[in-house]
Amino acid sequence: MTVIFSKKCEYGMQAVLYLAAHKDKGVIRVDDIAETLKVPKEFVSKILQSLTTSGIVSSKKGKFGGFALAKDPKRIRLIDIVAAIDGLEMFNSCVLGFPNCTPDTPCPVHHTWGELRTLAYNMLTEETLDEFKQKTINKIKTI
Amino acid sequence: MTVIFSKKCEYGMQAVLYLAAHKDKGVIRVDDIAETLKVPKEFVSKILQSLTTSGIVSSKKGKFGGFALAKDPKRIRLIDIVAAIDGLEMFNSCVLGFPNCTPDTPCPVHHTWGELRTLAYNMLTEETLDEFKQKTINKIKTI
DNA sequence: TCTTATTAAGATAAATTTATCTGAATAAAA
DNA sequence: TTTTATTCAGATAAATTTATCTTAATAAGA
Repeated sequence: MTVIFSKKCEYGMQAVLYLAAHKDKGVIRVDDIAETLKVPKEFVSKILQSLTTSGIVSSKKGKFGGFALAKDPKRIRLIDIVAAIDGLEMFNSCVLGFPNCTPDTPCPVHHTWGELRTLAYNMLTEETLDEFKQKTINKIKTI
Repeated sequence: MTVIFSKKCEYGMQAVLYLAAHKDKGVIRVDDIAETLKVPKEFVSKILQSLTTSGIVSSKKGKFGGFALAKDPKRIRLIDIVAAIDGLEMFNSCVLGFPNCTPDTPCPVHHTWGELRTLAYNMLTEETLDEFKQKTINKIKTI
């Protein structure tokens, strides 16, 4: 089991944080990303391809090609990657899996889970990739 | 994607809440549980079998057989079902999927996620199945 | 004892997620 | 133009999760 997000989404967030942390270096090869993050190369490549379609990253083919962020890291948030890969459905679903869990027809933990979801949403929304830059660099060193 | 827990775990929690809400009725047939909760019968049966091994539910074979809680619903919490089915690993893992995410080697959202996990843990720990009884009955009516 | 209704158990199948492989397209530079 | 290094795209494979099927074991009651 992944914690909350699919592996695809986890790798996507990691890769995008990596790109933000290495923005100054121009385009980055998938090999570098995959080796540093210790994630499967072809898989992360596929994920970055799809994020290209979403307009979050850009790619350059051919020799000295690679991936880079498609926009200013001050304008990208982790929630954007989640929205593009896993979707935002989890922010509207019951943690116990009950159908139609609403304020009118709540599950036993509806209220608490609602608050938790809001906090999780904020965690992914309040800071930008740029603001995570130094923390990302520090973390990457330890992998 | 499930929200946090596997379908197995979601169904397990739902079924156990159901048993607690119908404690007075003695053993409950899987058919009743599956039909009411609108979950696959054979699947929920398997899950209840495994919870029997964990000592959370008991079963009675043969005609007029079925499942029941193995102990007082005042002594069962949702976390027990999570622990038995999905395990407690998620309360110790990085939400971004980084390896070795600790206070010394934190990911960019380490601190926030830590607080969130604690709240989620509390949500599953503070109340017992017995305390959820009325809320469960209300919810089940609306499925 | 026989019939019936139930869980138990094991096998299998279907669906989804994760990962890999292969060849094409592209672009830089020799 | 050829070589080289890269992403792109599509096919496939492996692993895991979810779901179903089939038969056995059990127990109640006729």
